[in-house]
Amino acid sequence: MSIKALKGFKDILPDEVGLWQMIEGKARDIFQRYGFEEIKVPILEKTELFVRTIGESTDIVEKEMYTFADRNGASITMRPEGTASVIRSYIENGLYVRGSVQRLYTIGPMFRHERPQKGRLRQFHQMSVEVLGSEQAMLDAEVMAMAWLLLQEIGLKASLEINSLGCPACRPSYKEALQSFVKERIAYLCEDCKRRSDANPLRVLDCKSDNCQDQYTSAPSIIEHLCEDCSQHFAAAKQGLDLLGVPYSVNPSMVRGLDYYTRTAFELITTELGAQGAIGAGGRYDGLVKQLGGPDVPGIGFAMGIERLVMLLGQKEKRASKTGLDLFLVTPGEAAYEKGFQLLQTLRILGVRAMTDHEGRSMKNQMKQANKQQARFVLILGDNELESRVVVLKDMLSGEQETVALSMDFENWAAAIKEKII
RNA sequence: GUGAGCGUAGCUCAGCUGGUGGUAGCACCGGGUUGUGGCCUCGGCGGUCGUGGGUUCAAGUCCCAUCGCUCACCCCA
Repeated sequence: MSIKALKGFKDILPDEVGLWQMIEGKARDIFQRYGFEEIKVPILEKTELFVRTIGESTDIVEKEMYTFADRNGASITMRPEGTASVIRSYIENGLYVRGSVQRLYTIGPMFRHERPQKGRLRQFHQMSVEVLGSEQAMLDAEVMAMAWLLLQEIGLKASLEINSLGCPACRPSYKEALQSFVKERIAYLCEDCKRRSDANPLRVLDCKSDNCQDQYTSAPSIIEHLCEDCSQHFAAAKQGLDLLGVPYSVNPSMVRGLDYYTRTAFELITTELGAQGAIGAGGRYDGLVKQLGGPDVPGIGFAMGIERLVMLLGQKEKRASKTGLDLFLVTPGEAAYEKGFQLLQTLRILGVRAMTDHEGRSMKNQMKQANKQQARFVLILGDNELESRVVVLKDMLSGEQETVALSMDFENWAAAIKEKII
């Protein structure tokens, strides 16, 4: 074996690209229905951007970022997620104007240096959606409903789990309450939870150990510790989902891996992907823009993992239906080949998807290629046809073929052929 | 970072307790059809058995190392 792709980096081969295009096309369609505009942001950013937004003590920043010095010695990082860059751009380009609400989405690759496994790669792709400038709970519901609709229209089933993570006013007191609860029974907990109880106490709640979960059944719930404002906000968000008929369940132990989340947090979960069940996740991040030096503007967003969507869909339909050619030109004979080469260009200029064989293969072989390319029609132009100024047009579905006069006025002739086949 | 499983043809895989690498399937090329695809049929191409050591008369098979892949933990999309 010669050079292979990096660990955790995958080629997306032509057979699979159809699914990708379907998913991205559907996403763009739906995002636009909700008034979102696309923004394209760089893949490399200053390392500091991610450290300040995602949080210094998160796993992503501590051990998963592709960070290196560029030729001038500046520390730069390949983005591990999309929100930070979008917000940076929002601030840098002054996309905020008084009273405006920006709806933005971006689609592209993200990079995290983790051990790859099913549904987890080092380069993966996300659709990242952000709304900046509103803290209305109805917006939370609208954003979740949009994510929900996207999955529906793609043809996937997932459950929506929501929670509220509180705000700087109420989260600290909950954290304390939880921490003291955990400390009381620390002797009964797994090693991971012992560690987490200091580093990130909220995380103990989604521990996978049954034993730990038994201990946590009576743990304090964040929802009961929300301040008045957060509590009302959460209630309103749920009401919004009810109004839109989007099913959900409240999961009080759901936590997010990034530090910047506040209030509404949500995940779209499937059980069909092995250990990596989250196909989309997001939430509100009200303090983030200000923290990055922008105005005090609230925000909410989510990201969906395209590879995970592709995997789920791929299980259903092995390969997306390939877009075949309109026409394949078969040219037995050299003189015919040259003339055909010209005709082909004329047809393509008129918008016909057409191909031919340049290898001088047998007619039978060329027919096989036409079939493999799923060409709807085959145009046969051999030396015989050339001599009698005709071409043979064969319908590959019915197998029927007709002889058509070949005019030397290529443009009119090609237009006539196009009429017949499209 | 931790643990487990697996590396045989381009792909998917047989290969038993060590005894000559499979008429295997798919794909590819050609014939059956002197210029007509799909289906069928016949033939062909294709392999340092991941790599390096070791045990043995003999290693794809057993042992060790190494590299790679996969899955799981952690964490996450």
